[in-house]
Amino acid sequence: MGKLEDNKEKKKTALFNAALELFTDKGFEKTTISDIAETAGIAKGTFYLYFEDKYDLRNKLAAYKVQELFYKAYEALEASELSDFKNQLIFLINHILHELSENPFLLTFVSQNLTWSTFRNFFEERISEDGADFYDFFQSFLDQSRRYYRYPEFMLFTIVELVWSTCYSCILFGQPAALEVYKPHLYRSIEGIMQSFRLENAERA
Amino acid sequence: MGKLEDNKEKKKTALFNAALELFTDKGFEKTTISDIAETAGIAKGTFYLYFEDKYDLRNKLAAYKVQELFYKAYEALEASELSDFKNQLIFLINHILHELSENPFLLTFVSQNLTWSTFRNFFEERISEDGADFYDFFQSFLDQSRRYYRYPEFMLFTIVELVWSTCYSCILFGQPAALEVYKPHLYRSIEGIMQSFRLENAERA
Amino acid sequence: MGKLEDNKEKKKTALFNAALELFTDKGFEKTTISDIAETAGIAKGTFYLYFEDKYDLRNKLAAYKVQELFYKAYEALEASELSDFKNQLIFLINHILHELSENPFLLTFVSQNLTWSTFRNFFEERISEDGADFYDFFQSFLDQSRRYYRYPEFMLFTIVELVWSTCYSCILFGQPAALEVYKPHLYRSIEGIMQSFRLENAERA
Amino acid sequence: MGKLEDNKEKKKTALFNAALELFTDKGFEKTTISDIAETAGIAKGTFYLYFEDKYDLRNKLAAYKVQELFYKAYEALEASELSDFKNQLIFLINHILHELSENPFLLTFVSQNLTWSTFRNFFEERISEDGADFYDFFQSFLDQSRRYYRYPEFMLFTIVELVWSTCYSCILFGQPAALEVYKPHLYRSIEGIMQSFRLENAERA
DNA sequence: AATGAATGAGGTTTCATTCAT
DNA sequence: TATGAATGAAACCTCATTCAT
Repeated sequence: MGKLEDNKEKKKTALFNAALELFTDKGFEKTTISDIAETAGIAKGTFYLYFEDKYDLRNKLAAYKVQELFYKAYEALEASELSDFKNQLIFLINHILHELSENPFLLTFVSQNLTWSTFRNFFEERISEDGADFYDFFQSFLDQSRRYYRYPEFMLFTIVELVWSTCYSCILFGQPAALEVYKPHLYRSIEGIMQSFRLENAERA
Repeated sequence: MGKLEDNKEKKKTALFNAALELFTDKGFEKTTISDIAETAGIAKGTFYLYFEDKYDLRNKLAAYKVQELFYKAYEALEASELSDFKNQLIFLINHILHELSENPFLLTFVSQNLTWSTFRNFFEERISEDGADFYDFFQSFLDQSRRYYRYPEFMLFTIVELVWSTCYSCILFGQPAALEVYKPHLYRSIEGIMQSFRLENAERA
Repeated sequence: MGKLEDNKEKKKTALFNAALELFTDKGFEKTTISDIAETAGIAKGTFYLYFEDKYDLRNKLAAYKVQELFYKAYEALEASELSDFKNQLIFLINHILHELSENPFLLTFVSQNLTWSTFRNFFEERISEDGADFYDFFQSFLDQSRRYYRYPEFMLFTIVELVWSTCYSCILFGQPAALEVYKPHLYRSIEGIMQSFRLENAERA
Repeated sequence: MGKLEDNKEKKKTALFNAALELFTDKGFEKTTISDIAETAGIAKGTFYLYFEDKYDLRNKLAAYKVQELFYKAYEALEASELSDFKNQLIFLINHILHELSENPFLLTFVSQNLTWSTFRNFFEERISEDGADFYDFFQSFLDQSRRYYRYPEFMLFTIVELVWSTCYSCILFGQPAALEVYKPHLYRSIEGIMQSFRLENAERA
């Protein structure tokens, strides 16, 4: 563990932070590499020692941030010892909403860079070693749900899209209300959605 | 309105169309005024006779397109003679989804330029003379719903966000499935959401 | 013939002249587009209205200049009414050497951008309409020589390379002597080369 | 000479080789110091321990390579025990052409960096200790020729320029033919040139 | 002696905007 | 009105060189 390695990692983090702030503040396109370098406190040329260009930085940043967001929620869930499927799902959503409302930067940035397919990748591929447990959890999470719900992937898709787009509006613009005000309605809606996917008793195995 | 006026209107429309195509194709920032002018078949300088700059064009285009989208759906609804609230809502959604799946350009463009508040403006303000009936319809639509549902605005917000974000993924990326495949699940989900907002019999006036 | 067209042609010529001067002065690589634009008295961005980049300019300039050089020599030959093959060749060489010694810029520049194959193209393809007569002349020139010389193309190649490389040294560096001093030796050498390619009387058709 | 010295010399040679390859491949200006260092397998900063900059390296490399080329030819000539002037000259040319056709890198590089005056320096100054014999040989070579030829320096200049420029075209581009095909014509041309410089019997001392 | 991260001057290229025609 | 050549600010990116380790 040389001083140098440490220093390099620090610079990369500084660049990530500077970029996240600027991207969410001024938007990706309006942010220049000069801006990022200046904000990170390094020379322009140094930027290119760490990233190929602005797009490279964005991609790495998005991947990193989304993974972090979900991984933290997963860790908290593990600690919570909740077992019921619905409660687990609500717990995860709640945790993520909390994170996002505390860090709207992240929300703006991620929502500009997240599609359902990249999202799904976080659960369906073992991206990094750290994510291994996460992947396993997600699989068993889906398997478990299959006992009670039809088309659990569609259900999840529906819920994720709903949560994401409504919280975006509530957190960033307070529209049509602040998140805390809207939340009860959101959770009731989620339950309504789950209800609509629920297997009839007769259909169960 | 002489030939001249006509000609002017034609050019404006050409610019709108060119811009819509290019914005959705290459993105707003990557589209240059040269691109737009060339695609519209006019000279670069002429652009400035019609719009102040790219941003001006975008704003006017967004307003125009969204209004058009909803107004068409409203007109179709009028012609349909449906009366039940739920059926009317489903009809509107279905109509709009159809339009969007036929014109993904519009979907991409609008979703980059639509927030709940601009959306709501279309219904709560009398923007243009043409929209007058539309506004009246929307008010009575909401009033009518108040008899059966709690917080009808939250309900509408929830449904609109859900429809918009899921159709975006299905139409543009076919993820997690094509729109036609996902639609039944979407409609069931909407019914689930409406159910969750439904007034108990005892609560009714 | 609009003023505009005229003006455009003037600018292109100004750019050609500026580039020729700078390329031969500082070398191609060390010449920047800023240099060229400044010397030509136009704005940097204007450069890109006329050429794609520095390389595009160089190629067009080289083609243009070489063609001009040979075409002028050919025109002078036509006016001279010389008929003997050897005298015609010497006349052409003399004319070109004269041009080059008056314009060493051109010599430096062209010698960095001329290969035998590009050179030969000037004679073997009808590049432009102007060059048509030139092409015809060259063919009959070669045909005529076939009566007296073996492998006339090799002979020409040998002579051209010799003339070019020696005049380069003499004109630009005065090494090993000024062109005027070396010329007699050059011409004697050319005669020696032609002698070595000459068909024996017995070999003639 | 300790191990250290050896090591230093090795690195210098590695840099020379890397530079030669890259200069001839991508051209001098387009080759960066990073390229050279990387190809040579050393760190960028280390470059500056051996050369002042790219230009310094090029000059030293050119001097070194040309000297080597001629010195090898000279050594072979010594071993050959040829005595006639013309045969010696042809032998030298043949030897050098052979080297160059086996190593076109060298040809490209040298021809971009060789003028008649630097060339002549190799013969008219005692550059290094190794070259002493070479210098003596060249002087006696010229002296010897004076008995049969007028202006032997011009003759040599003429021949050298011819050989160099034609072999450049033949070896690198196979234009107008491969070297082996063109060679007989080249040698006949050289004899023609020598003939044109030959003293008449009456002129001899 | 060797390294390679850091620098920043300086190059290339793009494009919104102006303005003479 | 309509044009499109001209502009130049401002973006991107490279690379010779330095210097702390």
